[in-house]
Amino acid sequence: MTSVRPIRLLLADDEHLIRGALAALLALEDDLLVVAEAATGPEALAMARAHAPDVAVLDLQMPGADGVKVATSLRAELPACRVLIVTSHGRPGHLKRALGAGARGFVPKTVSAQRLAEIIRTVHAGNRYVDPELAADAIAAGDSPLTEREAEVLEYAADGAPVAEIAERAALSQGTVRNYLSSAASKLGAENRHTAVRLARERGWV
Amino acid sequence: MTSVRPIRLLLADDEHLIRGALAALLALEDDLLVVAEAATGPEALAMARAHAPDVAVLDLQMPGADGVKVATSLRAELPACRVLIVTSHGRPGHLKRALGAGARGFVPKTVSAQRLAEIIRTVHAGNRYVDPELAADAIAAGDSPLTEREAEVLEYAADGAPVAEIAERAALSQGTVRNYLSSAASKLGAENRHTAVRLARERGWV
DNA sequence: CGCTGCACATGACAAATGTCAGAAACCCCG
DNA sequence: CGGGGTTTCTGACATTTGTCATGTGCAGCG
Repeated sequence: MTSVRPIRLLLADDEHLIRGALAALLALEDDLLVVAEAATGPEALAMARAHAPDVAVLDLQMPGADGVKVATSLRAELPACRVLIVTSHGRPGHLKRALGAGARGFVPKTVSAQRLAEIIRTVHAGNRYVDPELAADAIAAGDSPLTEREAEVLEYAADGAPVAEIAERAALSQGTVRNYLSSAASKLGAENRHTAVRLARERGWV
Repeated sequence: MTSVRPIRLLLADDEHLIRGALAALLALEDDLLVVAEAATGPEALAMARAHAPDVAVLDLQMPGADGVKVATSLRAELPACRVLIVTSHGRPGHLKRALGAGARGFVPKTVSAQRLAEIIRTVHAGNRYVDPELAADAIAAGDSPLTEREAEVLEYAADGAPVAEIAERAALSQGTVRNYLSSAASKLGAENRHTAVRLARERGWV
């Protein structure tokens, strides 16, 4: 008997083209078997419950719930399922959040399919794998200097909402909100809250 | 002789994983031949010059120069080369710009590889193809209601710069700048200039 | 020509935002 | 326990931003 039980995979990515192509390429590897595909966060969760894959390969950006949220849920529901996050444009902070959510691997889409297959095996074996370049970025960017409240308020401010609305949603006084925004902006070296939001986004801190 | 001259393709996408997977899938089609790949805009241009492909499949978002810019250059240098733009998240305005730049096709990455192959053939035959859903979005979004100056000022405001800086860069008084921002915001139905910038971005008007 | 509509431009005023000094609550460590 | 530091929170003040009334010039039209 040369046949070994293959590694069962769940593939989640909102771009059908990529997902399909990926499935085809990974299928070329003898020891990998794609058992389920999903296009959204909730769908990925449902598929995972139904098929209990060995490894879930999740895109970071998906409609419904992003890869990190899915990873968190999977951690609770299917502890045996290893999570590997794949992303187009890696923001340093996302890496940290992903690892915090129990992801075992984090790679950019710039790797080759061959390499991805190897990484899937690595993760399945119980080891971790983080793309070296992303790791370097994450270390360079460091930890978020923002306090919990600062981050919360920045999040509310993200879509350009006026302070009054932020204050209401965060149950704070307007003055306090302005204060948090101000200190967040100065910590990030931004002139105003809007550039602060942009910077925090880039570093993955919101 | 059953062999027909295949359609020669150039594939340009900054994500190696996707590009490689795509190349593999398209290679399965008898009549398609990937003759060159590129990861950046300039690289795509160089490759096109070197290999003179029949169809160039370009990602919209690439480092260096985006798909539309590449399309413009190709139009001038290699008029025989049909351009097909592929994008992850289609903004209505981009479609218009792409067609204006001479692109013959515009599709989201949510199509299947099979479908993409058909579309490549369609485009190669000299016809145009635009994804119906994106077309509907573009029609719904309509033309930009912004005047030249309004768009210019919004562009400067895009990265959160204060009005004073925008005024200097646009060689206008601060009052005038605020005026344009204000009218642009009201045209877009936004509360303030920052959400206006976001909306204009989403519709591809900046 | 005179009128209308529109893009472009400005400054004055009102509203929203950013900055500051400081107070209460909390945590950590000696 | 007590003191040093940090987070959370507030109001007062200065600055920035948004709104409005208004003016100019230009293109199309009766």
